[in-house]
Amino acid sequence: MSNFQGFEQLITENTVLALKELFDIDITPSQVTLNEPPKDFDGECTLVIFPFVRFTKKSPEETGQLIGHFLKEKIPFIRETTAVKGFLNIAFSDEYWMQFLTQEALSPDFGKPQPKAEKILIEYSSPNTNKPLHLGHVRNIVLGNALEGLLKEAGYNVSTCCLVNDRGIHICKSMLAWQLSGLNETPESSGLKGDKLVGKYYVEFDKIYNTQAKQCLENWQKGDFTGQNAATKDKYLLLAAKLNTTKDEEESKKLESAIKDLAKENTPIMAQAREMLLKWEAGDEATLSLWKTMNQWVYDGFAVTYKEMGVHFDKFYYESDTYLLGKDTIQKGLKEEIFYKKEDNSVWIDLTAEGLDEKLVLRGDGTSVYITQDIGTANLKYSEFKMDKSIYVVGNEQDYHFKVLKLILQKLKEPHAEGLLHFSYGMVDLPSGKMKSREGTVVDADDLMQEMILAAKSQTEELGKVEGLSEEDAWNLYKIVGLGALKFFLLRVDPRKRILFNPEESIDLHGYTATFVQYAYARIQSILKRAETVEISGSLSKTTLESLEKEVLQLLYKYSQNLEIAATELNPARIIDYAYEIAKLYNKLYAHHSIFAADTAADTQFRIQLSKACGQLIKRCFNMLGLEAPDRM
RNA sequence: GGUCGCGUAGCUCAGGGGAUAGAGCAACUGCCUUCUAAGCAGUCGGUCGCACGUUCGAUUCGUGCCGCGAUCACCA
Repeated sequence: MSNFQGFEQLITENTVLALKELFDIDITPSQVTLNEPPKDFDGECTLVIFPFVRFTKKSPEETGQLIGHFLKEKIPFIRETTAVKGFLNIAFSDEYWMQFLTQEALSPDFGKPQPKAEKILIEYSSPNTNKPLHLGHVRNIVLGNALEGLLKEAGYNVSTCCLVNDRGIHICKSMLAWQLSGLNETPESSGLKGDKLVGKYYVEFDKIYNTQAKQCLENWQKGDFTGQNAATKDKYLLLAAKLNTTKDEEESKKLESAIKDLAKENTPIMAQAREMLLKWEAGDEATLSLWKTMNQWVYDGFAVTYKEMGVHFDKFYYESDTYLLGKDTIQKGLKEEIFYKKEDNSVWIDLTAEGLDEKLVLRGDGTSVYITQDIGTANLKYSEFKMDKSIYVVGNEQDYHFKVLKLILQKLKEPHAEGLLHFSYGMVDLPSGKMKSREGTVVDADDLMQEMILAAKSQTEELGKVEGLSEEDAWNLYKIVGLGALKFFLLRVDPRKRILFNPEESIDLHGYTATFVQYAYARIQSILKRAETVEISGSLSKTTLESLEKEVLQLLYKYSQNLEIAATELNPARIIDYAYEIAKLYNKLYAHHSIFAADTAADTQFRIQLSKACGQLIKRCFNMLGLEAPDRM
């Protein structure tokens, strides 16, 4: 085992000691502030002296000098300390960094934290089965998968699940349109991927729906309300009257869309879809059978996409199994007077004290709403996984919902309530604005991945990098590069922030991209390969480091710290950025210092080992986030 | 209107009570007879939305304002 000690710890401990011995002042380690030194100082760390000055009753400079002197005495590895204003810059010796390389960075266990007892369940992807996955899901999946890897790397016990919304009016729409078409299309007969086929009929439904709604509206405008009930008629007349009198532009827009929605709700095809949902709920055999068949098409399609993305779920939950859950919990909550009943028998919770609203938790007819099943599913998950933390990877449009869910579970005193965590990520926008399925601006997940792979292919070919690669290896490389670019693009920003997806920029393989990092990795592998064939004399005997070499070691040193931060912040972008930093610095080193034509054998040997350490870390960072690093490119 | 989030270089984004605020893209310059130029080196580019407050020190924290977005469904 290595007895290497981190410099922060060395400085912190000894600073506490210094204040005690020099000034007889008691401080805690947490009162010691360490900063990055300024760029023009060749050292690792800056101790901020200002906070101590009021105790020491000496000038910042003098205090710094005294502490600096003390530290240098106590820590043999310190080469130099310089007090500037209220800052004490500290530089460690090359020997210290050589020790770091040999004892730490090169070890396969470097930066591997102790396994943690905490068990974490991550739910992500969570698709509907009425249409294919799109860019929004891709961000969700890439994030969920990266989070999984990140937390595992940080030592947690992580499981994953996917909650599939496989029932409801959406699915009935696809089913109905399929039925109405009378074509009996299957994935086999149409040659379409299952989810694409079902999605096609969802769009088909929407078309009919819109045509009928238009017709309906025209009839209403003519005063023809045949087939409509009185309530609808009254509602329409009221809205139309309001529209006629309002002068506010925004108001009239709202009214117009309300009228449109009303018409849509009252189309014959919508009535049919609702009827189908009722049949499904009643367990009608023909309906169930069609539902099963079409859902299976979708699952087969999703499986292909998940596989391409390299993700796996430990458990699938289906809403058809869970949508009735939670009702008993509502009853329990009623008894405990956490919920209350209104005259129409509907059940509510009052969250106004918490700054929220009154929320419905069960309809008057006893049927569930969204939150009812979520309560039930949360309980189910806990009974199966007994997790300490339950992470939901769900878009920030549902912030409110998850606030409510957590609050309710807390009020119900569910043991898993405190551990519920909504990993709220930002929406994906296109340069053209929001993705809207109706306007055909949805970016399909499979198409997107294919495009990225093809972009990688043409780039690679253009650069003449395929020479000597088998067809299979070449395609494998395109995939690594193309999907890497996509994932990197989605992971490089703070997950909480909304993201602007510019297709051209995401396909770019220069600069702050996965390709850049992968290229550095491939270079390293090429170096290591050559190193095997070259006779290298001498051991790791280098004693004086070039400043770039030291910088690289200092950067590698930060791995554990970055991993820790990334894991607590649940921020894969931290790791992305770190991997990029390593690649960038390595490329610089590579350009400035020759490895095999170095001045001395010790230099060569050292740089090979340094390269190796960089490669190991790059690969580890990438792999934990679901990206790959190719051996050559 | 209430709640929440965001506002940093022309664009996309990092950062964060501490010294001269960083990357990438775009634009412009150099560098392949030497380990992969998918690279390296450089130039240009900033009132950190505005105002006030907290303090040794604010771009960072607080309050207010302005702008953008999300949400406030007996949808999921």
